[in-house]
Amino acid sequence: MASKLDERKKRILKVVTDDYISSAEPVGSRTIARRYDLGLSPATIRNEMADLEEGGFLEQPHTSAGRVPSERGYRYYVDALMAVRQITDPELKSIYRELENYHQEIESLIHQTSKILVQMTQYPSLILGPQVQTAIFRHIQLVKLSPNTVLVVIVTDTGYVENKMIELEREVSTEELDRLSVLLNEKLRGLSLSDIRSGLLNEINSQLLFHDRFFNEAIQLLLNAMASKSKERVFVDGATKILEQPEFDDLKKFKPLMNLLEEETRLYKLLSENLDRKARVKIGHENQETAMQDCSVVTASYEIAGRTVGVIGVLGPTRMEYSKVLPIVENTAAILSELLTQMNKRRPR
Amino acid sequence: MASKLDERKKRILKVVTDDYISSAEPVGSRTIARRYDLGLSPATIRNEMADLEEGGFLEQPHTSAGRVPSERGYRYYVDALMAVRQITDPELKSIYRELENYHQEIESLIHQTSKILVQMTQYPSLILGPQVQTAIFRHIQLVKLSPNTVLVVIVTDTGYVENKMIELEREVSTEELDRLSVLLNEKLRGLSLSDIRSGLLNEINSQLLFHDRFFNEAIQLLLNAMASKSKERVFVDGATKILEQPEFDDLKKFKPLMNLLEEETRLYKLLSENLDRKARVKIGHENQETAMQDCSVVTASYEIAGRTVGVIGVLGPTRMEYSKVLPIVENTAAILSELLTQMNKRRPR
DNA sequence: GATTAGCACTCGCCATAGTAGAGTGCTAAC
DNA sequence: GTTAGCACTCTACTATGGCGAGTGCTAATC
Repeated sequence: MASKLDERKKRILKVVTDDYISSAEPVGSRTIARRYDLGLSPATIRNEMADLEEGGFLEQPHTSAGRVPSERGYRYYVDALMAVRQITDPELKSIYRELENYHQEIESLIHQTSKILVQMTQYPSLILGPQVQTAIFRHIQLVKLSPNTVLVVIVTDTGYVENKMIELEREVSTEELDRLSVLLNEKLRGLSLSDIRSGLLNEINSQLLFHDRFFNEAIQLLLNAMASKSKERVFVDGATKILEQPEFDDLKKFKPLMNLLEEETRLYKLLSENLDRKARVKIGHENQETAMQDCSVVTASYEIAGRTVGVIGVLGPTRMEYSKVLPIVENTAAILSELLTQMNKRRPR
Repeated sequence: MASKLDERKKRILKVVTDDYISSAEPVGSRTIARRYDLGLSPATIRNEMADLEEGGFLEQPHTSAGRVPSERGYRYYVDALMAVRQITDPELKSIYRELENYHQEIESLIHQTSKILVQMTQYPSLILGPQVQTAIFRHIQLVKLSPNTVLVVIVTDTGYVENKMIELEREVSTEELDRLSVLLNEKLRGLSLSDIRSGLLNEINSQLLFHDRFFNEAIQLLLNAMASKSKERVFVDGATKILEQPEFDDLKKFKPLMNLLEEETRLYKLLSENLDRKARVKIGHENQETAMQDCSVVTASYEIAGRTVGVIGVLGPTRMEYSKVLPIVENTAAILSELLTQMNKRRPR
């Protein structure tokens, strides 16, 4: 069967999906005829549904149950059928207001964003924090804490402050540190951390090698410090909301998902796939992650001054309320981008 | 019935508890007679168990099931009966080795500690991070990022580095900042952050008031910054392990607990109660938290140079393997204390 | 007097069977 | 092309009855 659907089939697919999304029960021909005013009898609807099943848009859990959208059905629904419930202006303002209060601190801003997503969608939220590697270097400061301990503070344009303690073999003077600070600030200004990592620091390093063994050592440590991903964090909130979904009332279903939500590296992989896209819905097996094959994720990336730096998203069953969630995620990402960009502007280097 | 138990009753209570802890099944008189060599017939054991039930040490889930320890029974078991499985030297070394690699960074040290607890006990771990308020001020650095943005870096003896961005109304020169840095470092040296908060900064503030409006503003902001609890975090790991416990295979039981594990403020309360004690087992209703009344927590506090700064712990059903968990938690806390103290020593101010 | 064997009784667990309800596919009529 | 009617299918729910584990009590035994 062709995947071209006539108007009536589209309407039926839409109605079936809508109904299943709100009821979580397989929906039968009678229900549709009664509940929606299509001007069709159950029998006609039955025939259409049989066609839709053959086309792979609907499925039957078992012989004598109603129909349920297949992944293909959801995909079609999301791409072509659903009526996106646009977000209202007051809602938009309310998100803005709730986030605004936290805009001093990037980490609490992210935290608050995840709370808002959970509260508005009633699904767990996933957030990929601003990527350190693509962040742009703004400032470095070397602080002498004890004769041979140096605190390195690196500030990026994403507002993250990275701290590393470095222990040196010999004592170092404040003057030496200041000299090095000035030098590094000059050299590194405006570069992304991955640039720095991938070579530039090495270059500086070799320029200085003859100069002083201490510098050499310090820069080496600095390189290591920057290689660490400690700040590229994944934030999960509202994990328990998934328990409200009837598809996860069985522990067998729930457990692998819960395990996934505890493993940052897997979540990281999952989310970073979506870094390049504006907004995206991944349905069931469209997710690589096996634990998520009964789930969908709605994601949107957020930016700082036009540069994509992270992803926010929401996790739900494939039966997720796409039409409600999508605009929430998109708009929240937009507001987050705006606030982050403001933060960035307010502190030009 | 008196709570004084004769030797035989003690032995039976111990055996019943041991058996229930490992099997999660109510244990009957026959099982005990068969499985443990007490030289007693089932009938005798039955009589003794009836007495123990009357004394409140055992309970019957229903008329014709075996016995299960009551909370009072567990309490007695933990205090007087159980054979604590002492931790072996290789295990100790292995914990040490696994933590040692992370001892540069306090936050990753804590993270790794929580992972070790989960892995060794197979229960979720809870950690209350080093308390910022009791931490001792070591160093402050004011860094000029832009004409009117200042980055404040505060380093404490617990190794935490607290960063705050402060925006000022007027421009400020590097020299001014340096002067203020020096001044603050002198004044604040050796004080705890709560000391500083509770008055000393105000004092300094008023001393300087006439001096410069900028200082006034900066210090006010600093005070606010330090009031924030952002770093007093609670770390939870291995939450899903609780699902392995048969008592939580029902979602009704599991949900409130899972909710608790997502709420940092409630966990904070729960753990901070145990800050003053060396090691502690809280059984069932001994926990204030209602969601935990079928659970026990084993906690131990950890220290830096003799000063208690945080709590680590493990969460399980009341049927928890106390004899295994207790030494693990205690020893891990001890090793953590040692490493933190070392960190502290290596960086004297 | 403490211990134990014997026995009737209780109760949760589980498998089985039977039923109600929802929904289908097919056929024939409209 | 649409619809009414009907036989059929399958799940979910409920009731039933037996099984097994364990108890408490009584009477016999050490």
